Amino acid sequence: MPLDRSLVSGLPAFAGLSGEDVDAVLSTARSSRFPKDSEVFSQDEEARQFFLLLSGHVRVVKATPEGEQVIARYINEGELFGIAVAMGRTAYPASAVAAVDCVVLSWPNSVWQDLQSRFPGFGANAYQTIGARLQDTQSRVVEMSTRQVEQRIAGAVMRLVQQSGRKTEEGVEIDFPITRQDIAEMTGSTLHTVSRLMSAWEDEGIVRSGRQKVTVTDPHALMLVAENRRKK
Amino acid sequence: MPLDRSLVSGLPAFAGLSGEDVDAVLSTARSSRFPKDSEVFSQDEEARQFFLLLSGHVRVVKATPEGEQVIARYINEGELFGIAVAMGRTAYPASAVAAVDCVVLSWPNSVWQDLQSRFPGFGANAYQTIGARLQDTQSRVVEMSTRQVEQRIAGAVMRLVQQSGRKTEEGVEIDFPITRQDIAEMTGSTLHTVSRLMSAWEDEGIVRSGRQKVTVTDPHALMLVAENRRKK
DNA sequence: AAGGCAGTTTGCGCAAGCGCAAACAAAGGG
DNA sequence: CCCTTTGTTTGCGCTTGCGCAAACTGCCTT
Repeated sequence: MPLDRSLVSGLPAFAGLSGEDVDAVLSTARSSRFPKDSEVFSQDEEARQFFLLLSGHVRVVKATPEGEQVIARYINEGELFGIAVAMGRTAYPASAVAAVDCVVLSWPNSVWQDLQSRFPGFGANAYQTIGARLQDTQSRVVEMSTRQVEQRIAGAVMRLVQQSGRKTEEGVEIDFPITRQDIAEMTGSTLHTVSRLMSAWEDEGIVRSGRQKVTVTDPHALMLVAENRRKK
Repeated sequence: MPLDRSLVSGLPAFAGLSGEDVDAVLSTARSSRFPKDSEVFSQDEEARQFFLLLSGHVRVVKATPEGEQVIARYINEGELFGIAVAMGRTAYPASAVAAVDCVVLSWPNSVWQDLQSRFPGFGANAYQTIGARLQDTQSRVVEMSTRQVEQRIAGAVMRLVQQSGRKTEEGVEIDFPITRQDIAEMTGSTLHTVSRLMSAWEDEGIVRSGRQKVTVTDPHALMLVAENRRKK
């Protein structure tokens, strides 16, 4: 049964394609569900497919030989991921894990060349995604080189809230489960330090947080923390 | 006067192109010299061209609003750089400075689309370059998150030596001038810490170093330091 | 040859943030 | 409903590596 084009209409990855083109691209895709905590693909495994997240949130994780983990990024709805093929890579450089139940479109790598040449807009969009990620990652290096832990953690929480925030009565909440450990692995810190800082912020009325849950009640104040301009 | 194809023969960016194709690509390029410490392009400036380094070494630097600097990477001979256009960016995200006297080919961005579609191999190679840089940068994030300063600095020096090493009687020397400050800006550290560690390594007979010069005399030992497996 | 500049070395003190350990709390399964 | 599991909080001590300051050393300019 063919996938309906309404699934992806309005997604940047399909911007500029006609309805027929969208159908053509979708005709080579298949859709699948990934329950929370299941792996979409695994680090170092041979890349056979590329993906588009239809709904949910995916965590991209790099593991070191020593067994430590670093969270490379979270994928949001509508984003391409696992596009190793577009970069000429034969293996996935990281693992992708569903942070919540997810619905994912996938294409076999074999169709990439064809899609890319028949629908230049689709290819260009993928390259733009990669370019944006390179920039993000470079900025993260700059941040890790120049800012201290509290500013980095505040910055990471701010970004999560901006990209995946959900309004509640109390403020803006990160709309997937996230642990102190996760935040530590995003910022090059430890769960202890994250916990301490978040407790401090809670005392100051900047955030409210619970088990696997973070709500920012005063985004402006958190921004000041991230920029190291908090009024002492 | 047209550029000779021998300038670029054997470069990965031109792999798989026929002699005539190479000439066609070169016909839209121009070559220029950049003396040491001159800027090829500047952060946030509108991207009008993309570049290929024919000879020399280029330092790519990101500056923070606070005026701190981070060295994003060094470009080696034969590499493309400043290819913002391939990522759909309109401004350069960093500055590029000649680390020594350099010779550079440049193309106006306007020819990118055309080159890319007429010579898919050229485009694919650019995308592969970007992919490789994304991976490098991700690895750097992992390194900064999980290793301590001594290991990071050892790793950075090892990489410099592997990519831009020149054999001498004493060992392998980084073949462009580099300061302690530069190494600090590559590793998220300070020139003081770099200096201290390099002095210690010199006492152990692992490196020899002087003003803007680093020679690794015992690469194996330095590798052990980078991996935190030095025999105490 | 003298002087100045840019890069380097080193000492000393301190603070950020980590590691370890222990207690606590919330969810979920049998 | 109890018990286990998983996540969180917090105290305490300590190490890493930074900040500041001062001295030193080539090298380049005049």
